[in-house]
Amino acid sequence: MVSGNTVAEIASLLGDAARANMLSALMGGVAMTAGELAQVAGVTAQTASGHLAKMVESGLLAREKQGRHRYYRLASGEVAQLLDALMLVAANAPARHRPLGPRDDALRRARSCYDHMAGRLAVALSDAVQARGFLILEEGVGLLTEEGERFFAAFGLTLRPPRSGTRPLCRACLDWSERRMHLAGQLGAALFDQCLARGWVARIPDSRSLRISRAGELGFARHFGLAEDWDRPARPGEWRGMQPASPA
Amino acid sequence: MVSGNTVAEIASLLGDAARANMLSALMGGVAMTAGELAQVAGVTAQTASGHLAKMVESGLLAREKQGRHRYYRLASGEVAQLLDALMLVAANAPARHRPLGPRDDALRRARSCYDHMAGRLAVALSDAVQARGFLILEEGVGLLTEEGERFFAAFGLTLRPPRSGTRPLCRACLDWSERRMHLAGQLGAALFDQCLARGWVARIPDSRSLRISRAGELGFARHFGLAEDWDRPARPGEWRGMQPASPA
DNA sequence: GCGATGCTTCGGCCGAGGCCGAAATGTCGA
DNA sequence: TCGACATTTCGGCCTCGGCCGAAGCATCGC
Repeated sequence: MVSGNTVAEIASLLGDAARANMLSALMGGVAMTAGELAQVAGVTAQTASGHLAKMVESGLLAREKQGRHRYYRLASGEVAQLLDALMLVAANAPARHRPLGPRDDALRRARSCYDHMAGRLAVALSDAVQARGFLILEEGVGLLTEEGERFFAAFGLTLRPPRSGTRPLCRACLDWSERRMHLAGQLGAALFDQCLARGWVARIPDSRSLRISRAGELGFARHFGLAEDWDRPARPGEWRGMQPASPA
Repeated sequence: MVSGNTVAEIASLLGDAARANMLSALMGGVAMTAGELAQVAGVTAQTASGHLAKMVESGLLAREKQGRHRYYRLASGEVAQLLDALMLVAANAPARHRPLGPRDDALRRARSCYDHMAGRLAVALSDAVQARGFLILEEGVGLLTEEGERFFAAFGLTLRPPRSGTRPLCRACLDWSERRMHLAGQLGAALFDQCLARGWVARIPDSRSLRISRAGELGFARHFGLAEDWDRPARPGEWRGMQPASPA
């Protein structure tokens, strides 16, 4: 099995706590220096350097030199999707020991996921635009309606025009913390950009968490009609969404 | 980073050659006994047993007892998608040493991918139904047109009815060997089932490869209008499809 | 029951690989 | 050119985990 060994090689790179922490941090979507990554991984600079070299060589990371710093970022969207799939499986793994600190709750509330948003905020936004008939999410896949196209255009998003005679499609991504679908693909990325540009959300340095500004709270409520209690964590057993959690 | 460690735990399970080979084999979509898996992994029964126990405990595999055999299968579609994402990244990793035997070429021609088909055949079928306007693939996502719905219904596929007022959506999956999109999701699964039922393709025991019967060759040509040369491996640089290989 | 077969548990061996200290290389600012 | 800082290379230590032989359970056919 030719691919078996290559698969194992790549996977074993993800299978080390230090490297996994680096990659998780880079899922935030911003490039980081070797030193910063050493810190998030909790190892010395020289150890981190070795890890980073391996990941670059295997095509997981891209390196960019800038002065005496080296910036690292995920090499491609495919790597980001791999990490996403991995986090989803990991999050659903048998409970074991879950520290689940306050830091973790911030991540569950709103975080960046490579080029789009994830967490309760992202799920609430997806629900809201679905409820208003702007978007249909189904089977990990989204379809923008005609009204939805107008709505997002009015919001300032520019989307690549779809194949003639159809509505634009977008990817939907199963949120590992919420087990619910949220917007991804080009629509998700454009939405994230616009929210950043408006100052509704901001990246928190050295973290994947997002801070939601006062303007953001108002804006999400006014423009998207987010319910008052969108930020309340779902109670166990409560079913706020429409999609089943998982395909067969 | 709470999820970092869990992520590393899961990934390190995939990061061993023996386990990766077992999981690759199970991507074929059929359950296998512990003994068979030991064989594909190239280890003794007792070693395999240990590996399998770990993977069941972590939620990667499901075990089913049947007489004195234990059958193992992937625990969920999410695990299958994780493996798929991993194979895609692995396949695009820097060349290194590629044995690339005849066995590998059979895989590239037609194989099962958990619940649907992959390889050149699957890509050619996707291309064909797209060319005839039955389906639109875009950004990892597919949309069935009205004619497409009729076409697949006439072919014998029963699809879950879509949300009212829309066409059915389906997932598209980036083929690791062809770097092109192929049909996945419920449509891909239903299509695979139907092809198996008609005897157009058959699973090759202990392999993910699929055998295409004479009836299949005729059927694919007649019903789907597959070109004569669909099975010719793409020449380097040649671009037969319409989708770019990868999003940003 | 009894042996054959499939699978698992136990114990010990051993190699791969992560870790750090020390030192080398590169780059910036003065 | 020099010192400070970011990063990498080298070398040696040490733990973790995969591997197998032997033995222990379970199940089937007789």
